[in-house]
Amino acid sequence: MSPITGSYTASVRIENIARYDGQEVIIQGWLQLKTGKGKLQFLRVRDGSGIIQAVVFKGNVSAEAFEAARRLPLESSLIVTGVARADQRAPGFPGGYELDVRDLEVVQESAEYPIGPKEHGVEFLMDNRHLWLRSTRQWAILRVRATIIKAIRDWLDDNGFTLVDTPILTPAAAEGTTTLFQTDYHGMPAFLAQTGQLYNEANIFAVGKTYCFGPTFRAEKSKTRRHLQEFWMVEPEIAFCTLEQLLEIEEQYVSYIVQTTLRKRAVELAALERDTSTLAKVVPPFPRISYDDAVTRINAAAAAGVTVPPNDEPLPALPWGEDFGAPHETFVASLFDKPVFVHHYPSQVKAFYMESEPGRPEVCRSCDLLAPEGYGEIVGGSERMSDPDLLLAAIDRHHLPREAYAWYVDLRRYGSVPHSGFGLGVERTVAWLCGIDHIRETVPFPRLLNRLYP
RNA sequence: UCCUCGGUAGCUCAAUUGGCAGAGCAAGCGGCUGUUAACCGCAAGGUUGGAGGUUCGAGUCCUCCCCGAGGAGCCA
Repeated sequence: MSPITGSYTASVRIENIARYDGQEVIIQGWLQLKTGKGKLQFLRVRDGSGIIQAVVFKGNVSAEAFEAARRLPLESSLIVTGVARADQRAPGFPGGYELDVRDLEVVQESAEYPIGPKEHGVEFLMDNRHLWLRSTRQWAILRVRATIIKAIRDWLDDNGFTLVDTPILTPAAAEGTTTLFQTDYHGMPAFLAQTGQLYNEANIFAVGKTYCFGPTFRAEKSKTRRHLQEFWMVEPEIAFCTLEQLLEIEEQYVSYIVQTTLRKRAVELAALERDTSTLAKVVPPFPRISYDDAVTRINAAAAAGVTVPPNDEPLPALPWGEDFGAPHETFVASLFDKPVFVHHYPSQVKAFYMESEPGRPEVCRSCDLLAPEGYGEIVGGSERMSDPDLLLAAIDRHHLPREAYAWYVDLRRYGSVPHSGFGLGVERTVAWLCGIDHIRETVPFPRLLNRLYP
């Protein structure tokens, strides 16, 4: 142990409290909640790793310490010394233990804390997002998010993928479909990246299997529980990979992320009251259904008057060739108890660079992965066009400027290979695994249509 | 951009047909040795989002504006 760590190491992390049963420990943290009964005060203390109840009995501590415990405002910072002991009545996470307090030092007495132990409205909580993060639910989500991100990186790093970063400032619309945030680049227009995929396609020719992972930006005027203006996405890209091979990679990948999170964040998922039984089923293989078959089943169900959550509205019919709406995604996902692959979408609803299916030019070698329980599309992927002439024709067909894509077409002239890739949205994955209904809680400081503060 | 709903105490909400603007929680004071968003008592807390209009009288009705929420489109 380093000699300069000093008193820092003297404190115990609440998540490890079970190791110290019967011992005197020091906890450094904040007062999350308080209740009391005369000479007995119950302080719920959190330290970032967990939440524990500290019990202060007047007869066990100095008069000053007891008065502090009795009067201390919520969110005051404090250092508590006490004996860890098992108690079934003790609330908290991981729970099962409480602290029999012997001393209490106030680091700072908090000002009146705006967020109380009661219901609050969305606007108020979002205005106080910098404080809301301290609440149990938000804390648990942050911990799950961090674990999901680590799993996202670990699996790729351990399976031959090389991280190659892609630019955030880009010269033109990468896919030419969605609205981009524009900024000034020394007098030239520049745009915040909406994907790193095109650059990934260059990078696979250097490293074979690559991924980029970072924030991405969409300036669409979307106000729904599934959309952010700024969100994080991991985009793997693989050389010598067909659509069929891609799906096998995706189901291995997603299963690893889910199972790792279940194993490492059981306490946090319990704090979120997440029913993990459906998540436990997320293991390969995932069911596969073609767009054609999905449309058939949607229209049969629509004709039969099937309704879909969350509002139990009738499932609308879907003419072949149109993209799924939210109710269609929910319905198709509800047919299975695992994530489901929907493959071979109509080319007209997908990006220009997707490879056509041989013999069926109207559909492309694409695939979306729909999460169960109505969480919708969390992965979108495809096999990419590998022929330079067909790619140029697609660029023209979509009225995209050839000059901007010259380098991209170039990739198909020097040792072109079949290749595929996908993008996985971090926030939608977090929402799914945490079982929360709005994406704004899956990122510490969400960027929403009408919110840039805090 | 369009559709729907909303804005009253620090917070969550109520206020009958247009007739004295009220509760709970938080904050303050007092009490309580097993509380889980404790409980009991006392006291305090208001430019009803903004502007204009109708009326003897507007939180309530009308017009415009601002802000927020949910959804559609689009997407991860």
